Amino acid sequence: MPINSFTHYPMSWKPDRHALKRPLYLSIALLLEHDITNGFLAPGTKLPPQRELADFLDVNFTTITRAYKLCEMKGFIYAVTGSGTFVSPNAARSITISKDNISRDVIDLGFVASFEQSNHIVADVAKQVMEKTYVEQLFNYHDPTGMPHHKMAGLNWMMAFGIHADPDHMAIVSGAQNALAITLLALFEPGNRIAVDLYTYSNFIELAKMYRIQLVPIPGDDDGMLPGELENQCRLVDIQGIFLMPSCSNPTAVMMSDARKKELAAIITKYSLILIEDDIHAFLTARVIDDYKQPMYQLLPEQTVYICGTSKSICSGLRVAYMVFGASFKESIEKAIFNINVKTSSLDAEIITELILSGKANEIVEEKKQLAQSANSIFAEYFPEASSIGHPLSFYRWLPIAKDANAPEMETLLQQQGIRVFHSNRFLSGARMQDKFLRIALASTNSWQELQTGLEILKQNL
Amino acid sequence: MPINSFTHYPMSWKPDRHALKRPLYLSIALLLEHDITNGFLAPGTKLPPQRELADFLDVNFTTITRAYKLCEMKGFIYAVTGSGTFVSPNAARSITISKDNISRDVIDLGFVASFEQSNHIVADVAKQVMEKTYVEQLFNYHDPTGMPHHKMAGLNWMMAFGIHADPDHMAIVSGAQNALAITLLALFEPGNRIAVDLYTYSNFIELAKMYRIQLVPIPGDDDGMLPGELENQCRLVDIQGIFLMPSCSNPTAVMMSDARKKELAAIITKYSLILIEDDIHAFLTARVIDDYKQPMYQLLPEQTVYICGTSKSICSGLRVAYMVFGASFKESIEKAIFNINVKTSSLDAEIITELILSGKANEIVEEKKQLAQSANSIFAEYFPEASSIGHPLSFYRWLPIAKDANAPEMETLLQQQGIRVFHSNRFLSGARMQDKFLRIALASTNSWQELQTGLEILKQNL
DNA sequence: TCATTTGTGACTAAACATTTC
DNA sequence: AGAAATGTTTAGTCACAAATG
Repeated sequence: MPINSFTHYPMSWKPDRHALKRPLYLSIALLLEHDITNGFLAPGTKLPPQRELADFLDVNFTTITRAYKLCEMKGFIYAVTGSGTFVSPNAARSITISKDNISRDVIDLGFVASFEQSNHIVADVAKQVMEKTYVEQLFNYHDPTGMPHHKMAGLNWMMAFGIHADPDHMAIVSGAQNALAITLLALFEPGNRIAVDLYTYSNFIELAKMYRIQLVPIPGDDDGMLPGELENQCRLVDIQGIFLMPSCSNPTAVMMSDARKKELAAIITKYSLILIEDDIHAFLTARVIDDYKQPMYQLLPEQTVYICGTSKSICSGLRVAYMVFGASFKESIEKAIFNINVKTSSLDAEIITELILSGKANEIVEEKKQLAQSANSIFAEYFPEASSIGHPLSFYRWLPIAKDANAPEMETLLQQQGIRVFHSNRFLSGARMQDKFLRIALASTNSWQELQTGLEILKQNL
Repeated sequence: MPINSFTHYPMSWKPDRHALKRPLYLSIALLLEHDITNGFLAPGTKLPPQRELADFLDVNFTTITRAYKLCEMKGFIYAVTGSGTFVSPNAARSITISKDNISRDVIDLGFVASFEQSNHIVADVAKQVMEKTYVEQLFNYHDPTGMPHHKMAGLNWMMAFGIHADPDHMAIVSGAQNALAITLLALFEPGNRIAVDLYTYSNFIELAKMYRIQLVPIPGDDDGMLPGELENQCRLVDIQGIFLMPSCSNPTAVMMSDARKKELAAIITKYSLILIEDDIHAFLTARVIDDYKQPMYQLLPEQTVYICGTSKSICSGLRVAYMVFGASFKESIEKAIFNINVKTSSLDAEIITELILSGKANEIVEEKKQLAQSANSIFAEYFPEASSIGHPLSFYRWLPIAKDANAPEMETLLQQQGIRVFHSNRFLSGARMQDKFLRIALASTNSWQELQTGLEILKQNL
C-alpha cells in the first residue's frame, strides 16, 4: 500500500462498489475498518479525499464524511483539513502495555516496573498493620474515598512535592491509571478533545480511544510542550483538557522547566482547559532536582486534577493513588469513583499510610533513587549519547534509532533475541513521526546482570 | 409542569425563540438540558412533539430530532415512537448510591452493606497471610489478572455455584461494580443498547449513562424478566446486551426460576445478546434454595460475562470479584482491565484466597445466612405482607408504598426522621411507573436494636 | 382495521474553515 | 496573495416504522 506523497495517482483504497449495503455510510465504515485491521491499509496510508471516494462510489460526499468520522472516533484514522485523511499509526493493534503474557526467558525492558527490591520493607510494615486494634474497620464499606487518617497521610506525603490541599478536595483511588480512568469518565464526554505531548503514555492513548476522546498532539522541546503550539491548536479547535507529566514525561523522560510550566499555565487559564497532571515521578524530582519549583497544580489549583500514584515510589502491588482536584470537580469525580471502584481497599491504603507515617516510605524512596542512579549509569555505559537528555533518574530512557525500522516487526525481532522493548510508534498520539525511538525500561530486571545482558543484546541488534 | 394526559393543550415546554443561537440544534438541546436540570421540567413531563415544537420555533423538525437525541444520549429524556418524548425519572439528580456522606445519627437502611460482624475472621486470616514465605511477591506488578492460585481458588469457590470454567477465561478484578465498569467499556460502544429489568441497580444505570449506553427496560413478573417482552424489544430495536441478576435481583429481590432462565437464554441466543450476569448473591441461592439449578452462564458460556463479587459474601472492604467470560471476550476484557485497574491488589486477593481455601469463607457465609434469616424475620414483624415475596434471605426488601409520594422529597423526609432508605424511582431504568416502592436494606445496621428502631420509624411514617 | 400521531434514520445541499501550493 | 484541495458543520428532504385510538 504505497502512494503517500503522489497526490494524483490511483486511489490508495478502492472499496468494492457492489459490497455496499444500504446504510451506506455504515457499510463503508465497516469495509474501511476491516481493511485496516486486516493490514490491507498500512499505518500512515493516505486515504482518498472524501469527494474523490464519493465520486468513485457514486454517493454524496458527506456520506463519506460520516463513514470516515465513524472510523476516526474509533481511532483507526485521523483527518487533517487541507492535507487529507490517514490511517493511524497503531490502527491495527492494541498498544496497551501490561505485565501480562511475558515469557520468563525474555528480559523485560518494556513494561516499567519500579525496582521491586524494597518490598521486604512493605511486608514488614504490613505485618505491623495487622496488629493494630482497629484492623477490623479496614474490612468494611466505610469511607469510600479514603479514611480520614489515610487522607491526612497522603496530604502529608504530597506536601513534600509542593502540594497544598485539604482532605475535602482529595480522594484515594486504586492507582494512577485508575485515577486517569476516573478523571476521563468524570470530566469529559465522547467527542471532547485533550491536548497531549506528541509522544505520550500508551495506556492514556488507549483509554482515550475507549472513551472516544480525541487527542490533539502538541509538539515540544527539551523543556516540555511548546506553549505557542498549544495556543495554536486551542485557537483552531475546541479543546477541553490537557494531559501532562511535568516531573518526568512518559515515554520521553523530558522534565519540564518552571518557566515552561508558567507559560503553559497561562494558555491553560486563557482557554479554560482542565489540566490532568500525572505526577507519579514527583518523588524523583521535587527536592531532588536543583531548580525544581512546584507542580502545575499549585499554579492552577481550581482547574487541575493532580494525580500522585504510589506504585512507582512506594509499592507497585498495593494499588493506591491520591487525586487532588478543584472544588468544581468534586461531585463528578466522587460519582465516577463510586461507579468504577465503589471504594479502594482500606487495607492497602492503611499499609501505604503506615509506610509514610513511619518514615519507611522515605527509606524506600531513597533506595529507589539509588537504584535508579545505578541503572542509569549502567545504561550510560552502553548508550552514552542517549543518557544525557531527560531526567537523570528516570526509570526508563528514550533511545533514538534508525529511521527505517518497522515498529511491530522490530519489537518482535528483539523479543526473539530475548528482550522486550517498546517502539516509539506505540506512544504516538497522532500522526506519524520521522524520528524513531525505543523506550528502555531500567526498573524491571531482577538484577544488574540481567539489565546488562539486556542492554548488550539491544546494542548488538541496533 | 402538568399537562400529561391532555394531548391537545398548550405545549409543556416553550423555549424562548429569541434565545436560540446559530447551531440551532445545540442551542435547543442546551436550553432543554438547562430547564430540566433546574427543575422547570419535572420528571415524567411530556415534551412537545418534534413537529409541533419545530412549528413553534420555525425550524425544520429534524433539527428538533437532533436536539432531542442529544439530550436522550445524556439520559435527560427518553422517547417512545407513537407516544412522545418525556423527561426521565431521575434527569435532574444523581442516583449513585454510596456509603459516603451519611450522618452518624441516621440509621442506614439505604446502602446495602453485608453484615460486617464476621470481619474479625477476616482479620485473623489476614494476619496468617502475612506469615507466608512468599508474601513479598504480593507487592509487585506481576499477574495483573490474578495469580494462578488465586484464580484456582476463585474457580473452586464458584464451582459451588455451578460454574465450570478454566483459569484462561477468568480474571480477578476489584469488586463487582468494577467488573461492570470493565465489561461495559470492553464490550459495548456509545449508542449501544442493553436490556434490563424495569427496576434495576442504580449504579448500573449511572454507569450506563456515563458510557452513553441506552437501557431498554423490560417488564417482569415474580419469576423474573418476561421472555416475550424481551423478544418484542429485540425485534423492535437493535439490542446488543442484557444485564441480569438471576439469583436475587437488586432492588426487587426477585429470584429467577430455572424455567425462566432457559426461556430467556433462548431469546438471548436468538438475538446474539451479550449476557452480563451479576451473581453477587449466588451464595444465598445455590445449594440453599431447593429448586435452584444453575447460573445462566452455564446455559450460554460463550456469550456471557459472569460476575461473582466477594464483597457481599465474604468481605466488603477487600475489593475482589471474579469475572468469567467466553473466549471471544478475553482480549477486550483484559485490555479494559489493564487500562482501568492495571491490576487488582494481590494482597487482597491472597486474603480472600486463604479464606476460601481454609474453609473460613464458608463459615462466614453460614454466619451471614443466619444473620440474613434473623433480619428478614425482624422485617416480617413490621411488614408481614412485603416479606413473603422475593428471595427469603435477601439483604434488602422491596416495600410497596402509597402511589402519590414524591420520590426525592420522601427520601429527605425519612432522613429527617432518622432513617435513610431509597425510593423505587432511583432504580427506574426507563419510563415512570405507577407502583411505588422503597428498598429497605437489612444488612447495614450495627445491631438488631438499630434495625428495629429504623423499621419502627419507617412504619410510623408510612 | 386503518388513519393519525409521533419518532427514526439515512442521504443531500450548501456554506464554511483550514491548509497547501 | 489567492486559488485549489480538503475536511467540517449544520440543516433540510424524505421514506419509513411503531403506537394510538
